[in-house]
Amino acid sequence: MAFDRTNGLRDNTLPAGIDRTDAAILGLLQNNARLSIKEIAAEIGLAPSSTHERIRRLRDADILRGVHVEVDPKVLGIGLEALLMIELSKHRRSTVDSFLDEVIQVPEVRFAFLVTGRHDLVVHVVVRDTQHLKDLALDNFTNRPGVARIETSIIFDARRRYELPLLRQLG
Amino acid sequence: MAFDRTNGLRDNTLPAGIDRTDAAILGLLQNNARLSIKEIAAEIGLAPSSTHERIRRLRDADILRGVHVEVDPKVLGIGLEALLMIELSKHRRSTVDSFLDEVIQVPEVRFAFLVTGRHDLVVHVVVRDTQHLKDLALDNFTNRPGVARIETSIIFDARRRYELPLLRQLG
DNA sequence: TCATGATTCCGAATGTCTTCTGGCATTTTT
DNA sequence: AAAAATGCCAGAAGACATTCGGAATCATGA
Repeated sequence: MAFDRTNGLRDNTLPAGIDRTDAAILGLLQNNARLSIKEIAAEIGLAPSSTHERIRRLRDADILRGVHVEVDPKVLGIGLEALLMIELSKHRRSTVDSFLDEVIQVPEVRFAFLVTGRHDLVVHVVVRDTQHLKDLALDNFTNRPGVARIETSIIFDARRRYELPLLRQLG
Repeated sequence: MAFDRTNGLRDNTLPAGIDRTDAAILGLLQNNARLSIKEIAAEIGLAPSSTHERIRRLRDADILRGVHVEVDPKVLGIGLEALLMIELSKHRRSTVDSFLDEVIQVPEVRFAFLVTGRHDLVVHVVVRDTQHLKDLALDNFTNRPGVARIETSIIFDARRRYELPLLRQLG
């Protein structure tokens, strides 16, 4: 019997099929999702109806996914952000998925990454202040079964990019 | 002369001034920015015109900020994500701001955090594959003046929350 | 308590945008 | 070459966002 060289990653959904124009639409919408179809159409040199049809197709194909607003954290009482670098105990490593699911339920958590390297998890949290950070770390993480160790990194500054790079040749 | 107890953080913009209804609107829009004003109005029990006026005010006050779509990374040829944990050399620590500005220009970078602790920067990158990751790390980071050391953490899995917690009493 | 002013809300009117339809041109398939 | 499929456009119809005047509510102070 031969090896399965697809390695379980085969995907029958034919994920290709976006062209240069689609890529331009995606770029615009990643940077500003409030652009009207008319504005996008003008930018890419297509009629609004054609532009609309393309966007509808991108949505149907689940290439265009959720849309989210950013909110000023200060207004909500958020004065501090941090990364929690978590190391799991050995017995917990088998059920990492459910651990991620639990962690992401905590309201103060923005994202949780399961990673290789020195740590197992990197978790971004938003809190009121250092007191709140201490309570959150102790109550929701250090104390949690399966957590072996935590390193806390306060975030002093942050920059973001909203547009993903295009790393693929287009037909 | 007395100490300045504001610690340089004073803010004359009176950031308060959102009520329970505003918070509900922010919550809905963080989870789904494509909701129509009509839908939001129905959800919070207000007339569309009133809802619209509130959203306009939140935007004018810069409480509601950018809106961004998520795009399926696979379609763009992204097959791998990683965190780069960067340690800066001593002389570079004075010009950390410009370093952040430079890093965020790299198309493969999604965010860059300046942090305390073992590392100085945590940078989220998206790449095609491990080969691309190697090239990116060497060409754009290890080789960059001011970078003392890099630790690479491959991201195996990720979860996100889009709604910030409400950590403040509302008037 | 009452008057006053400010705030918040509503319903209706308006203007704009999204969405749908049909048809044309181009390309691909057979 | 005929047929089918694709991508585009213009125009129409409908839904929506936006604006406005006025009513209702709330806060303030006499």
